[in-house]
Amino acid sequence: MRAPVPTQVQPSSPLQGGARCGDCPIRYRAVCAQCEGDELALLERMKFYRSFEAGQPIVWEGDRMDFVASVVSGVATLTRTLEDGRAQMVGLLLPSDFLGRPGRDTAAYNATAATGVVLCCFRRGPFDQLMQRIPHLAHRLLEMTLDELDAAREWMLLLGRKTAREKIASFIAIIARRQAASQKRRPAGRIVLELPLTREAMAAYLGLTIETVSRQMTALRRDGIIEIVGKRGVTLTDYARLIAESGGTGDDGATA
Amino acid sequence: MRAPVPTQVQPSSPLQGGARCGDCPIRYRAVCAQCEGDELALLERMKFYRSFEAGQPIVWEGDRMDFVASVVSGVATLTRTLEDGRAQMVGLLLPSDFLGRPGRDTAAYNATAATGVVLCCFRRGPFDQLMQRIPHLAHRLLEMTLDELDAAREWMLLLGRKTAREKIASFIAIIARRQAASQKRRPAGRIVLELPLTREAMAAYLGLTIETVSRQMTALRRDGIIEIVGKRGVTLTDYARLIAESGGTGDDGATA
DNA sequence: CGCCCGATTGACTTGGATCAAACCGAGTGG
DNA sequence: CCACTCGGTTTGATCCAAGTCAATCGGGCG
Repeated sequence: MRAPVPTQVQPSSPLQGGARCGDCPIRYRAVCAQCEGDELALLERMKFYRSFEAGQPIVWEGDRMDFVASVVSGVATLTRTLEDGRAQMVGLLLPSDFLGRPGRDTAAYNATAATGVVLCCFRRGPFDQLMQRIPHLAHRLLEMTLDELDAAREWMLLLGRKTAREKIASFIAIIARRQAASQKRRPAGRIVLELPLTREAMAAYLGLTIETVSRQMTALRRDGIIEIVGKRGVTLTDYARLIAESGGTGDDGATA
Repeated sequence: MRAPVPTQVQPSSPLQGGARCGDCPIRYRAVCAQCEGDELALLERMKFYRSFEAGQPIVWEGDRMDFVASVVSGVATLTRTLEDGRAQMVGLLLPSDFLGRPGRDTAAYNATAATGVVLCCFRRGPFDQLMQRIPHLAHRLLEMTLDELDAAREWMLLLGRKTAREKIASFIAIIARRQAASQKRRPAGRIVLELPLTREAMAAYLGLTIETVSRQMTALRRDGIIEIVGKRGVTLTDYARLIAESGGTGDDGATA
């Protein structure tokens, strides 16, 4: 995994119809995971893809939102903003995560592509109807929402009680854990990874300023916990040492 | 609403069978809201009540949890703790809110009764089966979970970006809004209310220390935004002024 | 080459934490 | 009836982690 984050600079255009669901990389993790046969066929017929380049907005808080979607590849962020501009990230959407709320027609958050992003979209009205007709869909979405709620609560613990250093360590640990999971390994020892967020986005995620993020990154480097490669590259000298700096309770916390 | 918080010192015992669901105060807001006739009868047959006095633990993180429940009356809190003891509240359960996760047999959080609490409980196994059989149940739970997720995200914004004064003002505003809602009014002008949490619990909720909570309460009093009555009593001189101190974006945020 | 944007570093300020005393009201028992 | 205790709360003095303001760096690109 040394390749740079796939910055998917696709021509933000059709790709329509695209691949068969059977070949989809998130086939068994997304909202459609439990659907088979007819059910999957229904979804397959109505799905359409949309791509976004890194940095592009996906939807803006308050905008009408006539679709829901699964993240196929890339990373998107959800942020909430106070009138005076203070912004807090409230969701980090990774491949297979779900964007949008069935039954709600207005976006509650700003969604932005942090890297290149490909979404598998469904028009909201028809999707809402499918939710009624296909219990598998509703069940899977419930499961995913409960997972996100758990992750959000883990995140609240981080925001409310961890120090800046612990926050940074926790964040890097989350990325490391997720990367390991996507390769069906368990994280350990020396790990090379690529952060999917800029310093600014990290600050928004962690409830810090960009300067503090930067300082703590260098502090962790000075202390030999990590090595910093370019803007996005980080190498852990030892996963366990990083965890020791994270303040604990990092059971998962990957999603939401 | 001047009466002290109903401290429901019930003999933490049976109450078994109790009232008919038809008379239940949370009949149309809890997880059972959309159930009628046969479905409701099934639930009615298997439900049982449990009561807890203020301060009592309900379940502890890691404990086996063989039931799920709706809060009938009172207020319960969910907290998450770091090894070294730092604690953050991650959920505030009000009447009609749901406790426990279908399909999970171990508590993920410490749940504590903040006031006297009455729970309407279901054994987890049978409830899980009902979830499969009664789509209304699953749909309602999904809806409630999505609401909690929204509330959790609002809370993350508070934890990550608001000042101590804004946090306190936001918290009081949430309580005021909820109280108004329970009386089907919209909050405005002068409002008398009773906080359902101690200073310590407020601090845990807001990611502050008890001293800072106390100081900011007195500061708001000095500035004429609130009056403080006893340990738990607060009177807003003007709801709008309080909101102006809260840093905004307080659309709801009541639950979770 | 020079610009631009994200990241880093430094100097200084400050909001909230920490440590340490009181305070206050509701029991409780002499 | 009053002294004592006890839990929750308030207040004060001091400290320090993180924020703010400002300058600089460094790589990619026109």
